[in-house]
Amino acid sequence: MAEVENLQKIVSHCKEYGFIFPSSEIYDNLGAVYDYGQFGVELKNNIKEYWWKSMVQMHVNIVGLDSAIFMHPTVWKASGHVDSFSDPLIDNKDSKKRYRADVLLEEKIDKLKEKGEKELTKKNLSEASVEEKVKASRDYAKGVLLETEYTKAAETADFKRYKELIEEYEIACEVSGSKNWTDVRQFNLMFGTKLGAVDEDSTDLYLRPETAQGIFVNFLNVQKTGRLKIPFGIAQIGKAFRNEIVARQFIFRMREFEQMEMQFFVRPGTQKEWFEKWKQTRMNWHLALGTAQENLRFHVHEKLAHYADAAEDIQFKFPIGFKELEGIHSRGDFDLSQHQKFSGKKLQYFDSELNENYVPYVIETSIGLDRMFLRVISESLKDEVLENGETRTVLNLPAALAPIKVAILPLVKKDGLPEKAREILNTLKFVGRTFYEEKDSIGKRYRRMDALGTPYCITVDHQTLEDNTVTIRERDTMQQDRIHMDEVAKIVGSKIDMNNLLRKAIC
RNA sequence: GCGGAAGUAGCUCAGCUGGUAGAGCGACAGCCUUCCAAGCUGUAGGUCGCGGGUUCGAACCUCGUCUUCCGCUCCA
Repeated sequence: MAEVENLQKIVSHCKEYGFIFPSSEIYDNLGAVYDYGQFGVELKNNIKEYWWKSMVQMHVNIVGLDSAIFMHPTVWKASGHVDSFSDPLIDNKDSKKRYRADVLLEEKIDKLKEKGEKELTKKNLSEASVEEKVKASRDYAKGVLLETEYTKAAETADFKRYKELIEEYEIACEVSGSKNWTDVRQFNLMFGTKLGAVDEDSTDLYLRPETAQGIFVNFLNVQKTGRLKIPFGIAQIGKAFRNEIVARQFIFRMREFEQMEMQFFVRPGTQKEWFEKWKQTRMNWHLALGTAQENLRFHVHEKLAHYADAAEDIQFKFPIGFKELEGIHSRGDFDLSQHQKFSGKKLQYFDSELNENYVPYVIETSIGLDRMFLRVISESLKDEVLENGETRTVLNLPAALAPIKVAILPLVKKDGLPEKAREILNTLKFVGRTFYEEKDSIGKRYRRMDALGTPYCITVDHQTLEDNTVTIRERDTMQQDRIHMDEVAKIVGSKIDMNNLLRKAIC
């Protein structure tokens, strides 16, 4: 069994079989944006259902939410996105290396000061006041001057001045040694838009770069109206937007993407054990799909984000290598505290056991739905060599996730077989998404269904007209059985039941 | 954003030193009536990514632009 490892094959398969199309394709595509086709949307919805049921339905203390994409602009100041989600970048024209202009300047300041300090130590002035140091060391003086200038420029985000400073202080590229720089450009990773009809009166808004903040700002609404007691969680599935400088690798990194996030609120001090618990719970969820353990791993963040006190990723072995699929973060009380500060509203929980008020700590599980989709496709798509030497392309999706659950195929399109097949089809509509096809040879239709990941095909032949039995053909084994048509719903129904996955995930 | 490569039918691609496009598969209709991509007949589908330039004439040469892939960069 040869695994299809090439991402390109996955892209082609997704397009050819109606899973994913490039956005606005007839206009030459919109970069890094993709549309889900007729079968893609079914698979995606099934993944959502699997997540939602395992998180919300299976946990009495977790509730759902669907917050708006637009949020008050101050939300993003409080969350830290306005400040840390935009970088002033500068390129060296000779080496083509890109640097963060602020980092270059800060490093220069440190270098100058360090050099100065060495000189001062020789002169026994290391304990002297700044003023004396400035007088005694030229390098130190330059460092202090640059620091002052840089701080001033940073306050007004004056990027022109950044470049001037880089030139004045002769900062060179580490690689090329050249001082041939482009202008400083600001890359804001948040998409901006306007609210209001008239430009002058309009408010600047951002499209949310993550769904989490919608949960945090609704923390009290949900907690109070749901009369929820800590520990409890709020889960949400929704779109998020990031203006990635380089967005590539198919649906792995898109500008518009969908997240499935859950924020779990806990008593401060208990975050470590909840972090561990959610790590395991989430890993089980992934393993329940039948993925080999060696294709999944935890990855510890070396550099923690500004809010986190612990962070690990669940990585999956994509065709492009081990990459982040889901993040599990211990966010402390950072978000709620920030919103408390910026909104002036108390975002606290009264713990009747401890008889005290506190800002809860948060454990976040955040998974990219599109990445999950890519993962499911990439581990399911196979070029299988059959006993007779032929190959077939098969998408052996977990049955509960398959876009089409069962196909009804009359062996030939005459002698009343189509009519009989449609009659059976109508009864199966209540079981799951069905598919009907009477064109082409039966073998060809089986293969087509294999490529779509349909777990069962039901074939209606002449014998069906006599005794109401049909052939049921299973996707993975290609095994065929003759059963009574009334049994089909039961057999298919039990195989495609989402509970099969949920039972494995919750253990 | 930089460097490299590529863009021709739904897909995979061919198209020579410039003479306005082909194959295989696929799709659609019909015949055959058939349990693992069978066969036969017919049909549709391309201003060769887009826009300039050179030329009597451009899919081919040239410039620009867009998109995709690889590498760098970036990555809460």
